[in-house]
Amino acid sequence: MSDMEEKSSEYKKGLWTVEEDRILMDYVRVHGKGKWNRIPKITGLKRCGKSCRLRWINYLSPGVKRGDFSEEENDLIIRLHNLLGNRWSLIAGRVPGRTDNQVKNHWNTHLSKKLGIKKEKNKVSTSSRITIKKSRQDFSTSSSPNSKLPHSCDGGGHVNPKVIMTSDGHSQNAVDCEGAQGLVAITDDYESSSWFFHDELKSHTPNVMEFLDESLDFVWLGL
DNA sequence: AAAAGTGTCAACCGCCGGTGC
DNA sequence: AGCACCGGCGGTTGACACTTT
Repeated sequence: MSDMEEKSSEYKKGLWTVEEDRILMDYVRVHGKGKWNRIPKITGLKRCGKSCRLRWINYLSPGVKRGDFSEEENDLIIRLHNLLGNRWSLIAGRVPGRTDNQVKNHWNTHLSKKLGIKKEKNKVSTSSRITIKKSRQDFSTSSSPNSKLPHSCDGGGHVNPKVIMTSDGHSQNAVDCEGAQGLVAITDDYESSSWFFHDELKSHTPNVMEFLDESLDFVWLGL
């Protein structure tokens, strides 16, 4: 047997038992969350660290809400999905008590059917995930307080930083640098963008704007 | 009653980025 | 710079429950 095979066969797969849950909960109670790969060594649990982490996050964590989704939750998920695409962790972060896995499953099995949406490949692709991370990292590398602003607005422009823009080079035109108003595009595609003033959007979709206000400085849509 | 079909959702998989050495 | 390790993400799978025939 190869090392790889030996390694993979040392862990159990499939549904968790009550006893396994108890061991994992005891571990978290004593050691806290994190260092998931230590769990099999310390507790003797025949589960890999990844599996332990997932089990805790999706099921055992005390913050996880069980049961049916309410109409309010459905409404919020639908609107956030319209805005963000399949970014389940971001969406779940705005639905208290629900995990990304729950939201994803609920969307795929209930909401997409309810809305008559055919399952399709992720429109907001992995590359856009990277774009967000890169752009935020790029902005934060500077020590300047304005370092999070686009280049054209750097250096004294009064820009509302809560702005969504495409990342294709047109984005710098999307912000009124002199006024305090930000422009917000709800789209993957600059050419067919729907542009709104920040306040205009806020009056229509308060939950979405609450999400933007609290969670992100810039969201770069567009590919 | 039982086989076949369908729905649900917990769990797995592969990939990626961050971090430390 | 390159590597290993870890945590996190979204897509997918498969076991189980439920419904239909």
